[in-house]
Formats: sequence, structure tokens, C-alpha cells
Amino acid sequence: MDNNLVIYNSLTRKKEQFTSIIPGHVGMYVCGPTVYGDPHLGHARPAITFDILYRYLNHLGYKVRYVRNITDVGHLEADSDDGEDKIEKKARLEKLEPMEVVQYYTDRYHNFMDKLNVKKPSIEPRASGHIIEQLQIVDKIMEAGYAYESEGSVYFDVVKYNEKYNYGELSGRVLDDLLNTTRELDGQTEKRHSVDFALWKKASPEHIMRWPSKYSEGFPGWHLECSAMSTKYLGEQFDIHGGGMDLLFPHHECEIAQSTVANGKKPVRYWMHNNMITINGQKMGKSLGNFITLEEFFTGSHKLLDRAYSPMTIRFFILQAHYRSTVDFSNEALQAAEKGYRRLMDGLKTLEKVKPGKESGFNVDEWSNKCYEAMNDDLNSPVLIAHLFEGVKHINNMAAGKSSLNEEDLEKFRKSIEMFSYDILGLIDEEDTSGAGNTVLNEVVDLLLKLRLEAKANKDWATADQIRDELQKLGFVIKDTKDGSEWELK
RNA sequence: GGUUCCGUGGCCGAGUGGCUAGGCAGUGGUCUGCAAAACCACGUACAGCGGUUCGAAUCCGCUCGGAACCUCCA
Repeated sequence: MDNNLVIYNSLTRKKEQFTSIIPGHVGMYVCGPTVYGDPHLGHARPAITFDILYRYLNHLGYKVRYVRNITDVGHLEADSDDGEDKIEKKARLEKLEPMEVVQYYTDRYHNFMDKLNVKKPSIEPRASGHIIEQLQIVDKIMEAGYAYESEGSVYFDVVKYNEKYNYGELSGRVLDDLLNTTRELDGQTEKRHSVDFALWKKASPEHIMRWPSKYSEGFPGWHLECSAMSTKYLGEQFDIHGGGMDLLFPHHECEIAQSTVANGKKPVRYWMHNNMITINGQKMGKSLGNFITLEEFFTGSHKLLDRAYSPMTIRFFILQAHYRSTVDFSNEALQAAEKGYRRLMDGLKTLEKVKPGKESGFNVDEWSNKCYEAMNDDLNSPVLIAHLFEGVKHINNMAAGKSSLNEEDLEKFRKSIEMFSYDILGLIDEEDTSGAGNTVLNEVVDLLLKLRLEAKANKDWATADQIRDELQKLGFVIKDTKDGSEWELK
């Protein structure tokens, strides 16, 4: 399939022309959330980043199978010696069934992703639903001789793997350095080397999330689920694997090792990693406790927030930075994003009313091509947005009668700018009040404004201003135009 | 300590050898009964110091500052 899409491949640390393994089809896997807590701003970034990629690939004509997992088992608590499962710990704290916790936060995650207008993936597999597949991979790796059993647990032999393959090819690590610098952790006696990682962990007696296997009653290791589920749904080799940069090592490095041994080939063509969202220059994250949940953003209920910010403001804020750059959170930046977002939406609204002229004052194809170039250049959404603002300038000029497009160009331009704004960037006009159910309200406001127009015609400024002021108090924004006035409800 | 990355005008944020994105804020103006909105004009910024080059924010070196990963993390 023809395209000019270039994406930055973390594996080669270069921008590369994108070509899919099977022409016309793309397999894409993105690491989803671990559902033991409320989604925060950091979760929004990969969801939105890869949502853009998904939308754009679809737009280019690819049939995309987009798999984004839900991690509901398997990750060990950072400083717990007994290997207690995160989900389980939270469950005990809240006296809920582990799967109840999983369900609750999964629903929350879905709900907030919907608000952010993130498209649902094609498949959203759960780790707990793929224990058999994970165990099959453990067996394969055992048979290949790259894993060993130790007291009911199974570990991947990184040192042996590195003799034939390159452990560290993705993250740029050197095994010898890792062996020297990795600090000693408890429970490491079972492992031959500090760098070895668990494929299967034997459950301690109090561990309730457990599954039977020939090794022990236990649960799958840290990194296995992604290898299992990506292989199952996308095949042994697929096109794109995405996730946050913090997953690059060790998670994705281990994934490569596992899949390479299990399937005998490199699993992924293009690795893509989004950067972190920072707060006061530091990563926003669970471990630092400095995260702000999406709910807190939408309601304004966090001490660092001046006020609430809408889902589309958050989306626009994230898209105004390139996905591989860090983006620093601040109220000022968010408010600037909100205004910019409104400017774009208002421009699109104005465009609906623009009438075609005889001449075309600017080259629509040229403009459209620049938009494509921005997207093709490793999804450069900030540059695309800059072009969209240029489009808004054209729109405003046309509305002011200072420029125009002929009928054909106007239609082309409208389609193009709406496509980039709504379909590719996934923006929605949150202030769209013209929906059903508002008919009566619309007519009432229109009536009041008609009265005001009459008052204005009679130079009865007192009445005219009274109507405007009272409406403004109720939250309406009144904009006078040359043939009347427009309004919207804030 | 190791590996990697970054430091751009008041703020956010693109660019990455010559053609000086964009948004927000600010100032002046046009329009308007006033206002809002819109439009027009205005800011020569690239951490510091050297070097390469006809020419560097962009390449190289050093210095300073910051971050990420090395441990669960989006």
C-alpha cells in the first residue's frame, strides 16, 4: 500500500518508512492499563497517541487490528517480599474480590477513555483470560532450553539468551553492565542471575490469584501476557508495538526475548514509545504519588488544579506536544490549550456558514498536503495543529469577506479540515448545543435576540444591553454579526 | 554509578546548517452604539563557552542545569 508515513522506531532509534508485513493490513499492539487504580493523566497519553495512529492508519486505507490489553494479574508489588499480587493487595485492602476490583477499574478506564473520545481497540484481551496461552509459552521456552525451574517458579535465562541473541537491543543496555549494576533484591536466591526474570511464579499460601500448572500453583510472570496475547491475536510477527517509554526496559526488552525464543523470530517490526507527562518537571506517576486522575481533571477536584478541564481540553493539550516529547502539566498550559481548542472549534463552526466566492484566495491542495506531511512525519500532531490554525485564519478571513474559495475548493477545504480535526485528531466540539432536545431552548433564545435586534434598531440600548447582560449571566455568549447575532451556551 | 534524552521569546510547544512553526498571554489599531468575537500589526528566542563552516538554535567538544530508565509504573 502506498503511503509516506514515517515513524520513529525505538528499536533502531531512527525514523523509518512504514510498510506493513501484509499489504493493506496492520497489526498493532499497545500496552494497556493495570487495572488496580483510577486512570490518571499519564494513562491518557498512550491511549490518545495510539488512537491517533489507529485513526490515521485507517484513514490511509489500512485494515487495522488494534489490540490493547488489560492487565489484571501478574505484576508484583514493588517492595513486597512475598510476591503479593497488586490486584490482590488492593482487593484485600478494600475487602473485595480481586475480579471485582478489576471490573470496577476496567469500567472506569473505559468510561474515561470514552470521554476522551479514544476509539475502542479491536480486541481488548485480559491477562487472566490467557493463562493457558501464557503457560504454553513457558513450555516452549523451557523446551528451547532458555528457562529453568526453581522451587516451582520458572525463570528466563537472560545470560544464556544473550549468548545467541542480543538482550538489550531495544533499550541499549549491555548485559555486563546490568549484571554489575542491578541491585540485590530479596528472593533472588531462586534465580541464577539477577537479570533473569520470572515466567511463572509459584504462589505463596496466602496468594489467592492462582492457577494450576505442571510447575506449581501460581501465576504468570511480569512480562508474559503481552507476548502471549500479541502472538495469539496478531501472529508471531506483527507490525507495531506501542506503549509508554517507561515500559521500554525491562518490560519490552523481556517481551522480545520471550517471543524470540518461543516463536523463533523477532516479534515486532516497529516499536513506538510515547514520552511521559511531567508535573513540575518530574514524571507523573504512581510511585511518586504526584499523579492527578482524569476524574480530578474533569471535576477540578485536586488541589493543584485551579478549576476543571474538559476531556477535549486534555486531549488537545496532549496533542499539542509531539508524543515523543515530555509534556509538562500546568494550569497555565491547560488554559492555553483550552482556548486554542475553542479557537479551532469556533473556526470550524464558522466554516459551516461560509459561502463560496468566485475566486479562491489560497491553495487548498497545498494546505492539505502540508497537513498530510505533518502526520506522515512520525505523527507530528503539533505541526498539524499549527496548520489547522492557519486554516482557521483563512476561515475567519472568508467570514469577514476578506478572502474566499470557489465552490469546489470550499467543499474540498471543508472536508479536509473537518477530516483532520474530527477524524484524525479525534476532537469533538463539546459546546455543540444544536443537538436534539434543545429545540425549545433554541427558539426561546432566538426570540430574545430578535427582540434585542428590534431594540437595537430603535436605538433602545438599555433594553438591548439588558437582554444581552441577562443572557450572559445565564451563561450565554452573545456575538453580534453584521446581520444579527449568534449565541452559544457555555 | 551505568545507559539514554533534553535545555527555544512571559508561558506552552514545533523546527534541527541559510528561507526566522503555531497556540496562550501582552501592546497598538480596524470593526461595533458599547461590549464580545473576529481581523491587522508588533516581540529577531534558541543554557553558557569554545570550535567546524561563507553561514549554526540546528554539526562537534567542554561546562552548567534538568529528566527518564536501571525496581511496579502509561
